[in-house]
Amino acid sequence: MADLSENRRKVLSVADCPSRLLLDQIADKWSVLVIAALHDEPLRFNEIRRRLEGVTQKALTQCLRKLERNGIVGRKVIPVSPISVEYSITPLGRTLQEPFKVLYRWTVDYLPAVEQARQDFDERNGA
Amino acid sequence: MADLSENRRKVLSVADCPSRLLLDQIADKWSVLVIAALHDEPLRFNEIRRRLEGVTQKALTQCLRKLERNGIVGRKVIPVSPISVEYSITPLGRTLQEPFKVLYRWTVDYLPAVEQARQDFDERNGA
DNA sequence: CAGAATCCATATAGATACTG
DNA sequence: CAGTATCTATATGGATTCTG
Repeated sequence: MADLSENRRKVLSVADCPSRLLLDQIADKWSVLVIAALHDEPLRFNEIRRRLEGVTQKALTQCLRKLERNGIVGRKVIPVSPISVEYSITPLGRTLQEPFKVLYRWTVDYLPAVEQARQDFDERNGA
Repeated sequence: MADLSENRRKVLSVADCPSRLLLDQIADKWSVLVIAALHDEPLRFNEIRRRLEGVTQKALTQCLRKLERNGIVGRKVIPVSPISVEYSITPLGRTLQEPFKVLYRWTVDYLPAVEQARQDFDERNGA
């Protein structure tokens, strides 16, 4: 507290925020679901697609590319005809289990509190 | 494994994904930083703004509203002139510390692996 | 099958100006 | 000071078409 007196305000920049690394990769609409889908077994492109309700081919492709680039999922092309591509979780990807579990746990534990807060807020304001 | 044989494929929908609750609220560009900034002490609007490098007034307002609505931060108007508004972390907001810590920990632990994966990927592909 | 490419609607970000 | 309102540039999302 003594350290930060005066105008020694520390500046927080998005670029330096370490949590960005993780959030940027998993916080999009589909990544968590893709990772969950691959948890038990490798799957082919269209199989993943069928399991994720509502994902478009474009969105899924982009998502898988990003996860692949970051070493979270692996991609194996099997050159048969018609072509087959198998996606799987990498060991690095599996290390996400811990953060995911904690995330999940928080959600379950505090969903009621958050919903209550939203309701209160909307009543205080809206209408 | 026996259970999911046949075409008993389970469908994962974004709407049902519980992690959405948390990710939707904290995964945006500024929420984590705002929460970090308020960790030690309540702050006024423009003070938060000064500490977050690059945030626009509009983005910060939206971010704070969302956090307030979800019960993560509190907002207290002090009717002096010129007006003063103080933002603070709520008890509910403090419960985010645990997920954040785990997130942070993962990032620190696996940043090198992710960066290596990216580099490998870019070499295999790009150019 | 697994995608790349394209086009279009819409959502979001940012800058600017204004107000109690 | 702490916003709201508005406008615009840009990014993103989704549907459609095409291909090795």
